[in-house]
Amino acid sequence: MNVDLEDFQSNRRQGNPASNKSDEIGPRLHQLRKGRGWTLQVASKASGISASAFSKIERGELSPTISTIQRIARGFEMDVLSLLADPETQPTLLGRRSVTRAEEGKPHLSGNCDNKLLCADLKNKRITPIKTRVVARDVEEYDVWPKTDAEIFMTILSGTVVVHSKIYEPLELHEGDSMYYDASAEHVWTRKGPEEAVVLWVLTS
Amino acid sequence: MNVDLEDFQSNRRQGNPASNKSDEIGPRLHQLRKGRGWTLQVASKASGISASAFSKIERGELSPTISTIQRIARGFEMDVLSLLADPETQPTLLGRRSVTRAEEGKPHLSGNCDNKLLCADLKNKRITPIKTRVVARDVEEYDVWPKTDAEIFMTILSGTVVVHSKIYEPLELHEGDSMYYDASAEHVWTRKGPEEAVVLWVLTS
DNA sequence: ATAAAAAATATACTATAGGAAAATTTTTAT
DNA sequence: ATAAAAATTTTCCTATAGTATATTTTTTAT
Repeated sequence: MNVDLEDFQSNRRQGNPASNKSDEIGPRLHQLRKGRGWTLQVASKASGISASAFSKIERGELSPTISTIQRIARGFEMDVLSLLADPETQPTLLGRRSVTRAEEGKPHLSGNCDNKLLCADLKNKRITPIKTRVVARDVEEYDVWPKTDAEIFMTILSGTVVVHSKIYEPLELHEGDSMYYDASAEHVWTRKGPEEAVVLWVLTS
Repeated sequence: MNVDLEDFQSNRRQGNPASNKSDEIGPRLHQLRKGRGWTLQVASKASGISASAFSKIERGELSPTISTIQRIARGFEMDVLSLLADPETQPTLLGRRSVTRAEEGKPHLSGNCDNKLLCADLKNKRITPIKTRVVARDVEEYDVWPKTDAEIFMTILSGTVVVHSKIYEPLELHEGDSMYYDASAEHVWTRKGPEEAVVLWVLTS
């Protein structure tokens, strides 16, 4: 396949790791340990990581390996994911809301589609809403056929879209049509006809 | 300090520990990279991690540090948590799908709205899609203000809708506008203007 | 089939994670 | 206040994560 290396230039950020607050494991560990009233010795004994290493990790002087994190998680009797997920940065949605106006939306180029994430400012949503202008006219234009464990609901806002799947025959959808499917089988969309094809779809996250 | 080494015997292993399946980052990375049709060179360029290190990580010959994982996550344009979360562990309803054509939909009268459940033939969906023609012009027309613990995403297909909530000022939405909110606070919709107000919305179930 | 190209892995090295113990800081008791 | 004890950080060291390059393996073309 042809993947242009230059496409990823923008991602090659070397310098400052842990730019995202939720990525900072140090304060998170400190908070967890203190929350249980543990000293470094206790945390060390529980996890099998030396107190000095633990201290360095908490203060961000050391970036632990994943196996170290796994041992620490065991020490806290947690799984790695909940250890890394900082509840502070996982705001509950309680009573919160977000509006995206007609021509707004956070651009999100992917595959052969022009996507706009709707209400992207709200984090930790159970549903991800996206508006997509389908560009591809032929399945050949896709290098990879996406596949996730999400469920997808889509509705055609304009134009004609053909849904291709590894396990179904191609299916044509016209303006106003809706479709619900689970995306565990590879699938792609193409457009058909003269009109611009716009899909509004949501997926479970 | 006194740490009994015996306590850690079970942890002290280099070869291939990873007791928990979801802890095995190697196969997960391999799957992600291959899923995008990326070579090690491309993944290296995207993440800033050398191809050789990437290869070793995939094969479990090396336990990456959290900062390395963060860089890899950036390369894949994912957050660390979804990178580590193994989708294999989650159940799927393999390959099911349902289509509702433009003028179809299971009627479902409720409150002061004319609802059509979309793709109603598919049971146990994680998302419930509904198309609603809003009838009420005034909040007085509602006896009860619904309230659930679901999250709602709505988009206006036509007309003007006003969203009323117990905790917000009324908000006007026009054709093409979208809104995401959690429905734990009481809320109702009314319509405004001459045009028919149609809302396409989905809620988590 | 073989040659050339591309991709993956092995090697040799440097940078850094992690451990044991010493030094420092903080807490507790008097 | 000072001394003792406890907790944390520093130091110095070894083990290993990560890099650059060489080698091997796999794919593509002829």
